[in-house]
Amino acid sequence: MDAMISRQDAETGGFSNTKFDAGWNISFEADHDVTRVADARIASYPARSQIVDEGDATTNVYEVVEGGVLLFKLLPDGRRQIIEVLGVGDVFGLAPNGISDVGAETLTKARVAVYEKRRVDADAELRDRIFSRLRSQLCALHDHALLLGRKSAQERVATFIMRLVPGRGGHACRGPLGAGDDTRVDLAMTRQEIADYLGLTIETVSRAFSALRRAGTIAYDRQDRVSIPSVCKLCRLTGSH
Amino acid sequence: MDAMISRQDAETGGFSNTKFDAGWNISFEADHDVTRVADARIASYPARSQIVDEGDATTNVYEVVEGGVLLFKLLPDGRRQIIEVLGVGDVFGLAPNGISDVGAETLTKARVAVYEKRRVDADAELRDRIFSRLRSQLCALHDHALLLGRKSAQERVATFIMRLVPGRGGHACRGPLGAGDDTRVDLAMTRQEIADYLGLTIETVSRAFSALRRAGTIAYDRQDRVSIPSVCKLCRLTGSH
DNA sequence: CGAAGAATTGACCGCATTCAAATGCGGTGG
DNA sequence: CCACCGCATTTGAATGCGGTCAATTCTTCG
Repeated sequence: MDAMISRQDAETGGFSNTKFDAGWNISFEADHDVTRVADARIASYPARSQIVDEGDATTNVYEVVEGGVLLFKLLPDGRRQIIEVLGVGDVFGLAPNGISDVGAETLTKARVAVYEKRRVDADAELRDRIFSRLRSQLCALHDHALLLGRKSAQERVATFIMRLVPGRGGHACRGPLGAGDDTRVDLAMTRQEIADYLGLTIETVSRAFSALRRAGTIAYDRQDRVSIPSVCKLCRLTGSH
Repeated sequence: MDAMISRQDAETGGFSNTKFDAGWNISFEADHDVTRVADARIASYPARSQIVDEGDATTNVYEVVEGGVLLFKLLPDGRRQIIEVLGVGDVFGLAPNGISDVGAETLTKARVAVYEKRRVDADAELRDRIFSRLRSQLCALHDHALLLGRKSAQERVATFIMRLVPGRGGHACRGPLGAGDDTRVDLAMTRQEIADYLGLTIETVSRAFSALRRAGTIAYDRQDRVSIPSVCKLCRLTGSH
């Protein structure tokens, strides 16, 4: 019931999409491995549509089944910070007081499993899965706090791109691969979304991409399809290694 | 067995210490409400001592019983980001792969309950409490990402101080109190620690404090004992309201 | 009282933002 | 097929906030 790889491939062109760092990763492709609660309600959304608003009352727990979801917060004057980029398996809607502390909108066309609070309380296996995933997301948040607090614009953008490369850069990184170490990734986000995620302006993000391209560290025709001739060369610009 | 209020008072001088925003708060004072697992190992530490290093193998879960704990990450060149400031009841050590993704050191003299992984798995009540607290900490992390990504130095420092004022500024804020709206808080952290927490330099933090004092928004003799003549005036500088 | 560390203040610099203009790209209709 | 429009992105120039470097003051403690 979860598999829609072919449809997803049509959207991403088959590009891989995986986050890294302390071992975390997103995938916008539906996965087959996880057994989901059979009779959970599955909600479908088009790309860039609102799931919940910041401040909404919600005791539900949401699990991304297919596609990508952005969690964000707003300041009264309109400044926006994208808190987390969620992929398949990630969960949200766990604010402790029944009021969502973040807004959630889809990044791509997406499907989301909706669990009522009392169901989560009752189902030990579900709760364990949510708990486990939450721990991973916590690590991602930790990494991102380091990025937001201490990294330069160049480092932020390099880190962002590296997070999309599966299996590289984190603790389990395979290390330099020499020749043939060539990867292509699908950004899936606009420059504005990347800026809001990295705590920068759209112009700064654009300049960083241009600088990386000028230096030959990355290449792209379409601005959301990046190829990386040497992953390690990019990785050295993240500030983490 | 947990109560050591008098000792703690000796350290904080009876100043209150509570975080806010989306309803979260720290307290460095031991609490009486929570029933802890009776035979858990309790580790005691002096102030500013290492509990775990980033990268340490640990499957334990830690719960702060008394005092404050800082979680932080380092970059290879020495830049440090304090990820979270933990108070009584907060938990850490939940990295998903058995390798701690953050370092932890005590802020004050502290006591920490250490639960082995298999004990957490076995004890439903304990697990629920950890889970619940984790959700609160997640919200705090979300708020902090907004601060790090989008707030000015002034706003960061104002927000930081506001987080130490119990029951004010968050969703449940009582609103303006008019005259007599006077509060004193204990910072408990050095300027360097505050800087590492807020993603600033020590000089910028110092300047922000001085500016707030010059404007009459805060007052202090000792640099870690701040009094706030009008909480609402300070709150308006956080950017959140 | 003197020493060591923390905090403050000042002067200057650089990176990221702001403001503005140009370019590129996708879609629509002639 | 191509002209045109709307929107995202890129690029440029100038500004300013926060960082860096350095000197001074404050605090704590022996």
